[in-house]
Amino acid sequence: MLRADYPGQICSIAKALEVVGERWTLLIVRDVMNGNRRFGELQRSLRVARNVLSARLQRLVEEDILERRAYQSSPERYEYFLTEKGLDLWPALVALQAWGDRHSPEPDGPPMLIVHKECGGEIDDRGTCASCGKVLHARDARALPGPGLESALAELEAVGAR
Amino acid sequence: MLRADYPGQICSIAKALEVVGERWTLLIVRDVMNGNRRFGELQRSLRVARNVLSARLQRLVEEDILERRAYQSSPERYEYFLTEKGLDLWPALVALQAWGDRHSPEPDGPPMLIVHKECGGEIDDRGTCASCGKVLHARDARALPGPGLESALAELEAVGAR
DNA sequence: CGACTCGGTTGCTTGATGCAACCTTGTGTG
DNA sequence: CACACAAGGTTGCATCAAGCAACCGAGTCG
Repeated sequence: MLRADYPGQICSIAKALEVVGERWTLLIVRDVMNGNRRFGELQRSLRVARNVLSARLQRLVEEDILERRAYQSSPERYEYFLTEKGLDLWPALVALQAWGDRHSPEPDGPPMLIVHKECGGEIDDRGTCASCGKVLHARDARALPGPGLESALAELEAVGAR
Repeated sequence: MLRADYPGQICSIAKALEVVGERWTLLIVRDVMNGNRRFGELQRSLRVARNVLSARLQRLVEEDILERRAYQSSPERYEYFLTEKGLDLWPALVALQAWGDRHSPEPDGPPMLIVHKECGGEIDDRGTCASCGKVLHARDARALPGPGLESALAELEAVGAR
């Protein structure tokens, strides 16, 4: 994205995208949700350019979506945690993932599953548990490797993308 | 966005964002959902550069999210309609809008409301109707100007963005 | 005949992204 | 002690996409 803003747009979707619509941003949020909290972890997981990751993390902290906490000093090292505002992005991520799964499916099924921590049920595109019917939030759910992960990884190998 | 792809990512969110994560793309989809179907309408509504709009529309048609139909010939003029795949983006848009409304609110309330066509009830961040409780889909809902629109427009005037 | 509409395309400039190299503080190893 | 390595970045440079204005072709209106 060039500039991240959409001048003249009076729309909460546009306002949301000004913040989380930049390239990589939502993937960073998802990664932090899945437990990758450190710069290096995120960089290896996403293969994003380090300067871009750095810029995005700074922006996300400014916007109060992430919180930067030192987990040791000398040398100072940091971890990034989601704030409530960040956790509230969960329904949007769930909806996007469901859309991707439905309309560009992997041959062997979804590569990632989101399940209800309590009962293990899968989650639908609205973030409700398919087995117990509860409307869930970010803290109620957990991501797991899905049935399509293996074959997707194998295909990546074959293409040489490692 | 530079390239829209996220190489090495095995994740349905990444796959979804490869298509709809480019700048302007989701706003175009939202605009078409709200009834702006023609090139000129979209351009005026979004104030997006014409070449970019052209490129996005082409991509969205290729990806089977929009369908391009002639509404007259000589000269041929076209309209864009959402396919089922495009309509399925509705929950993601709803979630993003809800997030924007909650975390960057306009002083007088949301500028746009999404309501259930049947009963007029407002819609929550999961796309369920707050008044009748039904889980809705794109065709069940309609966007309306909300209470915060006036003041947001006034502020835009003041800034001179027209 | 000229002005205008619609739906684009073309060319140019600006600026974000990707990549590699480097930096700083500190720890582990020979 | 020297050297390598880790974490968490920053800097410089090349490239590619976005923003903008101008133009175009087919047709319509006055």
